[in-house]
Amino acid sequence: MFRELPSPVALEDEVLQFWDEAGIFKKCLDASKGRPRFVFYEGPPTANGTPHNGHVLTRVIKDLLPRYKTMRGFHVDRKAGWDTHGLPVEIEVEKELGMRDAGAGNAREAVLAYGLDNFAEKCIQSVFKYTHEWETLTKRVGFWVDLDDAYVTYHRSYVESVWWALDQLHQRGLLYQGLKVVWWWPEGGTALSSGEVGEGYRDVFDPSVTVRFPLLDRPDVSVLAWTTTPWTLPSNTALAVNPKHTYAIARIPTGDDSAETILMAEALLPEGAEVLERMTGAELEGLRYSPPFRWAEPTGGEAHRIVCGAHVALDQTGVVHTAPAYGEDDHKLALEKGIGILQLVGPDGRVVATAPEWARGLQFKAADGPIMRDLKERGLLFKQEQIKHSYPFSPRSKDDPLMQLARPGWFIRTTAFKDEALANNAAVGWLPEHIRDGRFGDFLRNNVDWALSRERFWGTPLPIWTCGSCGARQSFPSVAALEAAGATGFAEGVDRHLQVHKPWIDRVTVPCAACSGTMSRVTEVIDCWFDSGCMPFAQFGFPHQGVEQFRESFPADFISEAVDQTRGWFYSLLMISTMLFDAETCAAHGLPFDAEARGLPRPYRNCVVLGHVCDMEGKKESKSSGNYTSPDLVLRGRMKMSVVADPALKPDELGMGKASVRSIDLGAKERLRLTVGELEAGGLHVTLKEGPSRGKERVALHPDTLAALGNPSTIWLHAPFEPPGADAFRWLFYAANAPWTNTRLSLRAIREGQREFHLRLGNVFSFFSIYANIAGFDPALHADRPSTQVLDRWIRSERDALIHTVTEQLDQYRIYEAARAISAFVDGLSNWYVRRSRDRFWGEGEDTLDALSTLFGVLLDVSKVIAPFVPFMAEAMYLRLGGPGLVGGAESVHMAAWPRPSAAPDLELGADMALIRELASLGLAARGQVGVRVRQPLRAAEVMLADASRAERLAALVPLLTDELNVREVHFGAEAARFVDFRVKPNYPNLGKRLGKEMKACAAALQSADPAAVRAGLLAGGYTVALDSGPVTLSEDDVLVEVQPKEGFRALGSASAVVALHAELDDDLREEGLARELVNRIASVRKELDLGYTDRIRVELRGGAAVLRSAERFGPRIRHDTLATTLDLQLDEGAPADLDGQPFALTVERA
RNA sequence: GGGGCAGUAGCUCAGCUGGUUAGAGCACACGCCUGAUAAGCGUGAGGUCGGGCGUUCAAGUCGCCCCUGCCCCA
Repeated sequence: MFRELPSPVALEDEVLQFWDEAGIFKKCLDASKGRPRFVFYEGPPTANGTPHNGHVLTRVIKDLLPRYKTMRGFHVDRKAGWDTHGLPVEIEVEKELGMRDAGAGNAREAVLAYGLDNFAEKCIQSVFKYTHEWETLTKRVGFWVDLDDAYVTYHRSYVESVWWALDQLHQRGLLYQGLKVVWWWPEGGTALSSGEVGEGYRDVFDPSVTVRFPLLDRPDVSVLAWTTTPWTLPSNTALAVNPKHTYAIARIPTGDDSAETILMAEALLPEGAEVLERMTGAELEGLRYSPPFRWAEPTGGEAHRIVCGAHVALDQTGVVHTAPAYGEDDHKLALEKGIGILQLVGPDGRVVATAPEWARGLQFKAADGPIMRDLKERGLLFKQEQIKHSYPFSPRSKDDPLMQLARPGWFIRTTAFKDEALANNAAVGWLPEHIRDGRFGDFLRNNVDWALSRERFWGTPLPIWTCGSCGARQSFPSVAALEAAGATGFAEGVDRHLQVHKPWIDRVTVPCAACSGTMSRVTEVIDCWFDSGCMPFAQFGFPHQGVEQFRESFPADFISEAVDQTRGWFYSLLMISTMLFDAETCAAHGLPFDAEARGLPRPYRNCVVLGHVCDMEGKKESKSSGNYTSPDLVLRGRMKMSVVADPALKPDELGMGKASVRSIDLGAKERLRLTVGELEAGGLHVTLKEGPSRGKERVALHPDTLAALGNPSTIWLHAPFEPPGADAFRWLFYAANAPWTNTRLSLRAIREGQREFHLRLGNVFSFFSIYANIAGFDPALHADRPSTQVLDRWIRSERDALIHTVTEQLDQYRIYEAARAISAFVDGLSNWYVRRSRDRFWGEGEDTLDALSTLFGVLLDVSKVIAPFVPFMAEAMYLRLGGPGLVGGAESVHMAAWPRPSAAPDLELGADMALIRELASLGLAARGQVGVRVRQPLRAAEVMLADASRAERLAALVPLLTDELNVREVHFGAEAARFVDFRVKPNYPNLGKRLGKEMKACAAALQSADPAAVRAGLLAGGYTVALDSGPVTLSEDDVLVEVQPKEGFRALGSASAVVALHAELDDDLREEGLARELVNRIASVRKELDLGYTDRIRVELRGGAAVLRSAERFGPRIRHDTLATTLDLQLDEGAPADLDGQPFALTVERA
C-alpha cells in the first residue's frame, strides 16, 4: 500500500521522529566516511537572543548544499558553533543585573563592584539562555548540524587556538601597541567597534563655530578655522591647511564701519573682502599662532603652528582646527608633523581638573556652550551657527554621545597584507559576484590596521605578559607554554574554561627571562570578531590538537551568511587566514600551499551572501522596531507575544504594528485565534488592527478584553489555517528570489509557494497512490519498465532534463535557478502529464502499468531531487514509495545517491510537446470564443503552423490535442490556410549584425512586401529586397514568418500557430455531447453518495427521447466511465431534471 | 558625506552576453473541468520597464545625471 501524505506539520513530526530514531544524520556522516570532502563552515551565532526569521534563512541555505553534496557522494561534516564572547553579551548581563537602569550610574564600575568572577559566570549563563530555542528551531527547519559536538568560542581549546594565532602575529611583529583614535563611549568606559558605532548614528543639531587664531608675529591677522566640536578647542595644537590651495590675507568689513584682517582660503572669502596678500597653503606651513586656550602645555612635540595636510578640503574657511587627541585625521597629521598632543577631556568624557573652574568637570558636550561664551567674551568667536549633521551615539544607551579619543591599544598590522588579502578575495567565488569588487573589495582596499584590543572583561584575554621591572614583553600560545615558562597562579578548582578568562588569567604571572622581575598579563581582552575569524582552526583546537581534522577541512568549500558579515565574519576569516597561513606556516603544519596560486583562496572557496529578511514594507526585520513575527507562526501556526492594554481598541481587536499585520497578511475573512495558554482550545477570535509598532513582539488588547482573560502578560496567537511548516518556509527562501536579494516575508507568500509547489506535487503523489493501490502496483516487479507511450517518454525526458539542470545549477551554488526548474517541472507533471494521462491509470492493461511505472519512477527521482530543498516532504515521499526496499535503496532519501539522467533529454520531443501545449492553449481560448462548453465535442480543429515543417513530427502527439480540445479531428496545413494571414518580419539578432545601419530600411522593405510572396521566395531558396546600398538576398534564417487568424474567423493565434475550430454542431455531435453530459451528472451523484474509486453502481435513467437515444448509443462508454454495472433506460418525457433542455432523471445506487 | 544593491502589472518577483508583440505567480473578472475533488485548469483585463540625457540600425538590458528605497561605511 502506498500511504498518502499527511498535512505538513504531521508530516514533519513523522519525519523528524524517523530521523531521530533511526539516527539518519549520523548514518549519513558514517556512510560517507572516506569519500572526498566537501567542507562547510558554520558561522557561529550568539544564542543570547531568540532566533528570528533571518536565522531561518541562513540555516536553510546552509543546510541545502551539504545535503546535496552528500547525495553527490561527498563527506560533509557539519560542526555547529556558538559565538560566546563580546560586548553584546556583557551588555545583556549588565541589563539583567540592573546596571543599565536609569540612574544606575557607571556600568563599568558596577561590573567591577559585582566582581569579574561572578560576572563571567553570568555571561556564560546568558550566552546559553536561549540555546533550547535555537536547537528547537534548528531541528524544526531541518538544519542538519552536529549540535552535540559544537565549538564554543569561550572553551579553553578554542581560546588557546586564538592565543596561538595571536602569538604567531606577535612573533612576526604584526601586533603592536599604539595610540589610536577610536570612537569612545565615556559612560560605558569603552571603545566601540565600527559596527556598533554605525548603529548609533543620528541626525542632531550641533554648534558650527568659526574661531579667530591670531598669528603670533602679526597679531592683527587672525587665521579663521572652523569646527563643530568647540569642546576640543582647548586641546588644539595645530591648524591644518591644504598645501595646494590658495590662501589670502584679506580685510573684511565688520558691522560697525570698521574692518578686520583675516587669513583663510581665498576661494571661500566672504563677499566684500579685500585681498591684501596671496599665498599657497604650503607657504603657510610653520607659521605660529596664539591658541584660544592655554590650560596646559602639549606633550610629545611642538604646538600651535600651521601645518599642511592633504585631507583639508575647500570647505568653510579651508583651515582645519586640529586636536590630535580627538580626531583620526588630526592624530595622523600630528604624528607625521611632530605635533604634540593635549587631552583636556578625559576618558570619562569630562573636562579635566586642571581646567579653569567654569569648565572643570563638565561633560564634553555640555562644555560647548561655556567655551563658546568664553570665546565670545574674548572676541575670538568669529561666527556661530547651528548645523544639522549625523553624529554617533552609543547604540546601547541612546542618550550617550560618543567622542573620538586617542586611546592606547593593541593593533594588528593588517595593512601590511592588503595586497595579499585582495589577491585572496579575487580567488573567492562570490555569489553575487559584485561583492568581490564592490562591497568587500572596497573594504579591503581601504583597509586600516585592526584595532584588536577591548578594555572589557568577557572576551579572549590578550596572551601578552609584560615585565614590571624591565618592560620585557612576551606572548604565549597556550597554557602549556605559560607553564613551561614557569607561570604560577593558575586558578585551581575553577572550571577549566574559565581559567583562561578574566579575572583568573590575570592572576597568572611568569618570571621574566630577561631580568629577575615578574611578568603579568596586559589587561585587555580582544575583539570577538577575531575569535570567530579563527574558527577554521580554533574549532578543532589547532595546532595544540586536531591537526589532522584541520588539515582535512581547510579551506572551506562553502560558507554562507547575511550581507552584514562582509565586514564581520567574511573579513575576519579572510584576513586572519591570509596573515597566518603563509607558505612557511602551511609547510610547518602540512597544509597544501600551491605557491603558484599562492594557496588561494583561503579560508573559503565559495561564499553565498544572503540578503535580509524584510517586512512587507521592505524594512529589515528587527526586534527593536517590532516589525517582526516569530518563525513559530510559519512552523507551528502559533506564536507567543507580550501584550499590553490599549483603551483605543475595540473589544475584539488586536493592536499590532502595521508592518507585522502586513506580514501576517490574512485573507479578508480570516481572523487570528487568541489564547492564554499554548495548547488551549477555543479562545477569542480577533481582528488585527494596524497601529504603531509597540516594540519587541508586543501587541495590545482592549483593557476589558485583557481583564476577561485574567490580565496575562503574554498570549498565544494561532493562525486560522493549517500551518505551512518547515518545507514551505524553506521553499520560500529558495524559490521566491535569489538568496542575495532581500526577501519580503509574509505568510501569504509562503502559502502561495506552498500551493504552487507542495500542494501540486502532493496531489500528484496522492493521485499515484490511489491508482497504484487500486492496481496493486508493485515497484519490485514493475519499476524501470520501459515505455514507448509518448507521454511517458516525454515526462521521463523532462525528468532527465530536470536532473541535469538542478545538478548544473547547484554545482554553481545557484539555488534559486534550481528551485525554479523544479517548480516548472512539477507544473508540467501535474498539469500535463497527469492531466492527459488520467484515464490511462484507470485500466488494468499494459498501458496502465506503463503509466504507473513511469509515474512511480518520476516521483522517486523527484523525491531525491527535492531532498536538499524540502527534506521532510522528500523523505515522506521516498519512504512511502518504498525507496528503502528497492534494489540498492538507501534507508533515507538523504542517504540515497543523487539521481542520474537515464538518458540524454529528448529535446525534440520537449519542443514538440511545448508546441502541442501551446496549441491546446490556443484551442481552449478559441473554444471560449465559440461559447460551447468543452464537454461538447466539435467536428475538427484547424491548425496552421508558422513553421509548417513541424506538423509531421507532431503526428504522434495529436491525440493529446484532440482529447484536450474535445474535437474529433485535428487538421494541419492546407485546409487551415483559409483561416490565416502570414506576416513576415526580420530576424533582428541575425540580420542586425549583418546589415547594421541598413537594418531599418530592410525592415521597412519587408513590411511593405506581400507576405505570401516573401514566404514563397524564402521557401524557394531566398527572397531579395532592394536597399539603397544594393539588393540583399534573405534566407530562411533572416526572416521570421508568423501567422495570425484572418478577421472574422473564430480562431486564435500566437506568433507560431493559429488554431481555428469548426464550431457548427450536428445531431451526431449533439448526441455525443449529451452522453458526456450524462457521464458528468452520474459522476456528480457518485460524489454525492461519497462512493469509493472502485465502487460499482447501478444506474436507472428516465428521460426524453433524445436523452435515451444518446444513452443507448453511448451506453458502453457511459457504463465504463461511471463504473456502472447496469444502465436501465426508461422513456419519461415528464422527468423533472434538465439535461441540455431535455427532461431526465437519475437513480443511482451502489451495486 | 562616501560606497554597494535595487526601482518592471494592484502585490511579490523573473527577464542570459542589447534583438521578434516585456513574462510568471497571487489578487481581480469570466468561464471550464472534475474517477487528484473543501483540489485542478483555461481565458481576459492590467505595464510611459523610477525620471532625463546619451551610445547604437536596435536599450528594460550599456554609459552619464537626477529621484526614491534598502544595506554598509563615515
